[in-house]
Amino acid sequence: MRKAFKSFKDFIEICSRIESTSSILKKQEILAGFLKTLSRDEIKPFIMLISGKIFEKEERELGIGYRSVLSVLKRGKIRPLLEEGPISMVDVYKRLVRISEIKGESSIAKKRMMLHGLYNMLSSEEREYLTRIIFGEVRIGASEGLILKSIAEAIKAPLDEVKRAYLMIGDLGETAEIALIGGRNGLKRIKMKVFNPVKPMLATQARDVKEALISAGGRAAVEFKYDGARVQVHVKDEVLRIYSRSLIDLTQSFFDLADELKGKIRAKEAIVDGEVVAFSENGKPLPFQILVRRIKRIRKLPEIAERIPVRIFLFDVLYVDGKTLIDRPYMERIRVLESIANPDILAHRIITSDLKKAEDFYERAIKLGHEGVVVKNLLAPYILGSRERTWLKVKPAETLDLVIVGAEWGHGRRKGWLSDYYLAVYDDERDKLEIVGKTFKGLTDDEFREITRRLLSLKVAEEGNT
DNA sequence: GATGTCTGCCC
DNA sequence: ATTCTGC
DNA sequence: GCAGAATGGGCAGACATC
Repeated sequence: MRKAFKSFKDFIEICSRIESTSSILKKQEILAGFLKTLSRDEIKPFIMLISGKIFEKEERELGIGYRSVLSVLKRGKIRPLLEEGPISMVDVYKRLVRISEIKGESSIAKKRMMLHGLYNMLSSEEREYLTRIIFGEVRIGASEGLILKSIAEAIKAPLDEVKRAYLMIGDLGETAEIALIGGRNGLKRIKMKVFNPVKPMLATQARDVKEALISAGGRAAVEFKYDGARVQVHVKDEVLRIYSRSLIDLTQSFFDLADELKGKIRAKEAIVDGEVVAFSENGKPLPFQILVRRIKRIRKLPEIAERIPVRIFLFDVLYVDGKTLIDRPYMERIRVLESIANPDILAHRIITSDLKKAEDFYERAIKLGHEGVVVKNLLAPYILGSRERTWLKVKPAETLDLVIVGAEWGHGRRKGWLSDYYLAVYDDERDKLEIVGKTFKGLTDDEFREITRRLLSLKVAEEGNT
């Protein structure tokens, strides 16, 4: 027998109640209460809609963005509420899934048509929320953290249990389903699994090596920080997959690396963490912009792969042959990593309490063309998906004397300022300036204001946006 | 086939 | 990625 | 200090349009 699903209007009502209370505890109570009333088929759609994600782990994209919504809204003829009866929350979710599935010729027109149809069934308030869901901007104060708390409250489980489960499966909807249907026992059964990527641990910034070494406990590991893409490698028997920081499968983009790695990780099953870096023929690391040409590339991938060879540098291990290692101290994980991985795929690292040695190591990293170093506490566990102070990255504030030779007007928040500067180095031998790149980073808003003022006073020409 | 628009994801 | 803001 | 929200450039693919 089919259960009576909650209507989309009920959903909107919950959203607006949550939005209009400022108390976090109250929000949590409302959410937890609503979660308990849902039937099992409604849990996932509800979570996805309220978190504004629609899809999390699935390899799916909506293909509807700002432009499409605008065009549909402009079409007008949207009348509040036709006589079709209330649409259910699950139905709205299913329609969004269907829109995402449309592909091929005139798919954009079809997507927009379906979206138009959906808008036509909604009241103006409902339309407003749907638009926000599509943009992933629900912003009612029901973000990831609050949803996790609400799930915990709904099943009377400690927050840590829910969080742990969420981090292992990486999907809020699934976590809610397991928690609400299977309870605490269900959550406890969740384990880290190969080919189920998890959110990587992140580092916080430190001013210099000295500060980092002190805050990491005096004696610490110092690793090269590479200018590349963070990846997680999963292996089981002869199958190997490479995932991005946001859990996207990048195995195809790095097919050559994937092949090479199969022979270099000696474990039946493993999940390891590292950085993929592009290298030039002469063994020098190439900047991230070069590497990114391979990411999600399909056209002429084999040629590009040959022209842009990549290497990987592993610096952690989360799981090996049935054992989850994330709660183990850093040193222990490193020992395991060294026992299963070939030395040539390991990140460069020293362990020291000597500031001079750490600083020399940092200088060496820079000299070799890397970004800097990451200083790591030897006892730190691997906290999934979290930016921790047990890992401290140190990057140079300035390494080159550059001249700004051009600038573009900024967009959005930087409108009215010159951002995105063309930088040049002075070439002594040829007595001229050579453009070496562009940047937009590293400045505060005040500095942008100041630079804009100074650049305008030095301006020699303006052309279009540049 | 070339070019432009839109979207999503790497930093 | 960086930066700002409210807690 | 933290989490969340808002912001940046640049890349590639899918599709639309000419």
